[in-house]
Amino acid sequence: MKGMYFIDKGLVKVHKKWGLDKELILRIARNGDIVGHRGLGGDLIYPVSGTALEPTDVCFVDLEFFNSTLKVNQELLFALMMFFAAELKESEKRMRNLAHMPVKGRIANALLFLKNKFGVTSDAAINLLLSRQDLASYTGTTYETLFRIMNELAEENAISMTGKSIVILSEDILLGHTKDN
Amino acid sequence: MKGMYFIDKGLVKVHKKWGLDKELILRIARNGDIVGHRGLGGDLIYPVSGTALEPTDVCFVDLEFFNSTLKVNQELLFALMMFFAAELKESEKRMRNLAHMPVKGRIANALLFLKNKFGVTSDAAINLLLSRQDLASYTGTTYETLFRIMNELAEENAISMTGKSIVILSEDILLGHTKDN
DNA sequence: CGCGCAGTTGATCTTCGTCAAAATGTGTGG
DNA sequence: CCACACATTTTGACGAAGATCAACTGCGCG
Repeated sequence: MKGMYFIDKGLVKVHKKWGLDKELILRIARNGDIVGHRGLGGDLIYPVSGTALEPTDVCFVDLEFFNSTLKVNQELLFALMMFFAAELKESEKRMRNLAHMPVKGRIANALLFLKNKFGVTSDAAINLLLSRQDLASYTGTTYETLFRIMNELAEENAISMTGKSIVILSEDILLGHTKDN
Repeated sequence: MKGMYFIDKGLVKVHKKWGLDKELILRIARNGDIVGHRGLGGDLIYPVSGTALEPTDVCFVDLEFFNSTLKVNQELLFALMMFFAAELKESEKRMRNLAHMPVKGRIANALLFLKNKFGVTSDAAINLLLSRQDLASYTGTTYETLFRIMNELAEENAISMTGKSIVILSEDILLGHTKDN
């Protein structure tokens, strides 16, 4: 059955495997976002996986129903268009980062982005539901490399780590790593 | 003035610089496509450059006008939504390739993609308007590396090169390089 | 106490980027 | 038509970033 999922509550990572042990997290979707919209395109299916990072409620929407709803709901259609446009922008940013930015920069970038988008608490703690493995997958690197870089960042007093939690101490230092030339 | 460009005729590469001498070609747009739509998002501007690869006619559309047109033109809005969805899908594919696929695979991929999308002639020749430098930028590698890989591909009889033109001899061999695991 | 597993560190190896030189092409003026 | 300057393409050597592999640590848990 073709269709897509609206996320009602929760957090879902959308990822795509490569080979046996490599994956890239394409994006992290939360409530209000859409997952599985690729069925829209119509042409070849491009399978991606979605994994809930916390107890999550999703709502499956049949493609037929979706399309007919769009026809009468201008608002929804517009919102959807904007959603895709924003996702595309974000995706293109990350594409360039993957192409030319060194790992350290990509990690710094990711921390800032995740903090900004998902940091619920007022302090700088990123109470991510992402594991270290997920962080590595998100930045397109390996588990081991992620550690080393995180340690470097900790030594620079850009972040601090106690157990699972990561706290950003200095956004400026992180930003410094994301600068080009 | 805010707005965007519709490409009426021609070919435009959309690229983004990194540092002094690095760039990534985000996508290649042709007639019917839209360039500069990032103004839509509303939030921070993310500047990208567009360069015409051949004599190109574009049509500037004021954002105000565009928005008001969308309100009354359901068809256009829907088409736009689909356009973004398709671009996003493509972008996410390339993102994963950049993250995990070796250069050779990315180049093979790019050749197949470009042939498929822009190969006008019936034979396998890709009469690209892209220079070698552009190809390198598109695959996120350097000029020199691109050469070496292209030579390897030629030695494998996957492609042949005479002067500027590139001919795909075997899609299968190219496909082989794009396989994971 | 021993087993297993995530976290951590160390050592090596590969890929690819970088820099520089050589080869080849291209234009220009005599 | 040739000689020279200059740009582009091609090849070579080297080095750095990061992946890979393997060992070691702590730590929970039966």
